[in-house]
Amino acid sequence: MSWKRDRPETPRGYHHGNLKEELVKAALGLIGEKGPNGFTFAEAARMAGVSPAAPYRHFRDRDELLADVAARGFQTFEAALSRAWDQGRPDPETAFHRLGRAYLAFAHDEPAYYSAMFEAGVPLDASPELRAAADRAFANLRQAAEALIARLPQGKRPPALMMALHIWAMSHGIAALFGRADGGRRPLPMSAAELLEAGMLIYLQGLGIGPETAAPQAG
Amino acid sequence: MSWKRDRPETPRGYHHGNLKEELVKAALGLIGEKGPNGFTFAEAARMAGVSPAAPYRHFRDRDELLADVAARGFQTFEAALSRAWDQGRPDPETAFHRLGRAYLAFAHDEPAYYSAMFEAGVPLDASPELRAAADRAFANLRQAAEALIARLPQGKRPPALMMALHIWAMSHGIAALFGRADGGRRPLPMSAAELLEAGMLIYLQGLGIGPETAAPQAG
DNA sequence: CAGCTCATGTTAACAGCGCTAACATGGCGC
DNA sequence: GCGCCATGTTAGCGCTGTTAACATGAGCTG
Repeated sequence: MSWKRDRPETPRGYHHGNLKEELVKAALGLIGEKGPNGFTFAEAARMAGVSPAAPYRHFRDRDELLADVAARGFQTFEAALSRAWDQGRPDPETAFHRLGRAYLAFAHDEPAYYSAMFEAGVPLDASPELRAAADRAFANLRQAAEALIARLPQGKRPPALMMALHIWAMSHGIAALFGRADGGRRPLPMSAAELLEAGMLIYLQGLGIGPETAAPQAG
Repeated sequence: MSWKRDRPETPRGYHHGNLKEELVKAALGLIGEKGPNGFTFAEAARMAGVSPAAPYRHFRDRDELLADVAARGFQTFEAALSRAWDQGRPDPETAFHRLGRAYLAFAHDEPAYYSAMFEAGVPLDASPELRAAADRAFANLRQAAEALIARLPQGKRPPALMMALHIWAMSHGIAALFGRADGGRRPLPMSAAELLEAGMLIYLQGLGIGPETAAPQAG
């Protein structure tokens, strides 16, 4: 039985006891190593020390495991964004920039999660938990947008949803194109974080939020 | 021989004559239908009416076909962007917005190409042609950035590369998150094109390029 | 504690995939 | 007309996802 671990770290009997968790961890590791396509149901089972058919007791198919990983990714993503935003303390601008850095930090530090969430082709409604976690993550961006908009005079307020979408799009665009651990698809003269920071400063300036007479060049 | 077409549209002998082209077309169709992961070397061969091993006479492996599709995608992408930019005529602002619409139009109208280019995980240096085509496509964005920057007074000019990266990031972010033919990952109250247009207007406003501050340009 | 149940594991099997080696065909240059 | 070799085919390897049939034993029930 070549699939058995040669020296089981945690000897077990017929039943594993914690297989679902271990499969998710194995999947996360494999996605991190070889990308969401290289990830294999069979290999995850092998890493967990069970037969190739065992995972089917916990996930309908490979896609459901992927969706589970993505959902967990959105949950920790949401936690990170929420912690960074910290309800806009001490002031919305400071908290907002912290939020942007947290976004990129997540993409950089958790490439496996980010991959499962945005590159594996998992549809957002693969499961209610996934959808809910993604919505909660996005809610942080929207909340930040609202707090910043509140500083504008009544007549000049853009729709908060639109602004949140812009923030998300630029963050995701930078993360996807330049922000991965491998340096991204193209070498850059500046870091992804700096790029996002500068882009967001310009965008906010365009809305009328920000240092009044600041030059567009960000430092 | 079940892989043979029941009624070959173009009857052929032992040799196909145009297999490489037909494989690329088949791959493009399959990627469009089932995404870059669903695409299969064997099925492309089936569609072309040849045996599953025939494609290996034209591509080292599956990844090389994918890279070829991506390279062709970047070539037609570059052509579309170049046509839209049209050397900045009649004026950079007009041409720039045309460029943005062309970007989204490509992502929307050629989902198979866009998928192969940005979602299939093909590394940009998979082939020199790929890298070159991608660079030429990006050069259009950079050229547009430079033309717009030239309208700013000397002291307030951001780096053109940075600006081009911001444009690319926002375009790609919107295309990836909301701009696909299936409506994207999330229903929106506005179209992707409108979202990008608004985002770019705000961004340009932040740089000091906008309706109000447009400097009369002697030309 | 005996016994039953059923969640969770295993084995065996199928079809399909990427890929390779060995062989077949026939278009084209000599 | 002949032979080379690009291009096709066949057969087969090991892998994958997935299912069906069977095995185990943890935990409830009496």
